[in-house]
Amino acid sequence: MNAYERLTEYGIKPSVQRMAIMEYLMTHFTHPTADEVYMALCDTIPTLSKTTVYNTLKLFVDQQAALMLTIDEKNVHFDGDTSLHSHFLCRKCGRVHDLPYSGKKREARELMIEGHAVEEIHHYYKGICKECSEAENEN
Amino acid sequence: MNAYERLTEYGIKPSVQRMAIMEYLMTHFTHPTADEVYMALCDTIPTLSKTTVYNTLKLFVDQQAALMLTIDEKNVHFDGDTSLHSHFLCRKCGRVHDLPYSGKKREARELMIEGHAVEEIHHYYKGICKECSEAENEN
DNA sequence: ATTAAAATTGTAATCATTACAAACTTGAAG
DNA sequence: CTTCAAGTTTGTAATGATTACAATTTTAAT
Repeated sequence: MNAYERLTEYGIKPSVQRMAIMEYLMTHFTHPTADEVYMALCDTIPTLSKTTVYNTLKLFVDQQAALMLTIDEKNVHFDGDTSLHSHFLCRKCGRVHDLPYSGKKREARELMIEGHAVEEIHHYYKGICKECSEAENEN
Repeated sequence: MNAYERLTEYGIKPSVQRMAIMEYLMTHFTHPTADEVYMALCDTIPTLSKTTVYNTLKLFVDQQAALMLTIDEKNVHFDGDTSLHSHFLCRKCGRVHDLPYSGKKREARELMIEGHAVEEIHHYYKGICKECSEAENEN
C-alpha cells in the first residue's frame, strides 16, 4: 500500500504535502516529532511550512491514520503504525523503540474499563535501550 | 505517614515549601499539574514561587517520591502515589483517573523487555470517563 | 556571630505548538 | 476555457508551559 491509497482509505484528500508526510511516516520507524518530519522534507518540498506539518499530522491523528505518542514530555512523537503495540523511550539516546503489546488481549478488545469508555491504549516503558547498554559495556 | 516522614524517607531534606507540596500530593488524587499545585498553595504560602513548585516536583520525581505523567500532551501531571497502577485521561473533562494495573504481573517485575532495561512503566488509557458518559445520558 | 552551602524567588528566556489571515490550489459549474 | 467557492498551504505572530539564571534568603554547622 502506498501513501496515496493510505490517505484515501482514511478519508483524507491527498495533496503533495500530505502524501510526502504520510510517505515519510510509512517508511521511517523512528517515531519522529513534527520538527523532524519538517526537517526531513523541507529539502524536497522547499515551500513546505512547519504549520502544514503540524496541521497535517493532527489531521492524520484525528482520522486515525497515525498515532500521537506522549511518551516524551519534551515533544510529541508520531507513529504511522496504528496497530496495537507498545513503546520504549531510551533516557540516554532519546529514541523511541517499538515493543510488542504485552497487555491482556482481552483488555485490548474491551471498550470499558471500570466504567470508563476506552478509545485509546498507550503502553509506555522508559529506561536504557539495548543499543545504549551494549555501547556502555564496551568501555 | 505524614509529608515530613515521606520526604525524609526518600532522602529529601524537608522545608516549608516541600512539605506543603508533598502534603498536597498526598491528600489530592487529582494528578495535578505544576500550575494547579501552585494555585492551590499560593494562598497559604504567599511567597511561593512557581519556579519552586517546578523545581520541587522535579526533585520529587528524581527521588522517586512522585510520578510524572505524560498522558496529556498539553501539561505534565504529577502523582504522589508511586505504586504500580494505570491512568485514564478523559477527553471531555480532562481529568486523570486511576485504574488498577492490568498488565501481566510478571512483566512488572521484569527488568528487561526485548533487551531494553526497563525502569518505568506507564499504562495510559484515553476516552470518555464514567462521570461524563452518565452526565451525557441524562440529557 | 560567621559563614558556606542549600533553598527559594522573580524575571527573563526558550521553544514547541497554535491562531490567524493572506495567498494559493483544486475541481465543479457555467 | 473561465469563474468561483471551498479547501489547502503558508508565514508571521501569539501563546503558554517550562527552564535558565542570578539575586536573595534560609539553614545548619562551626
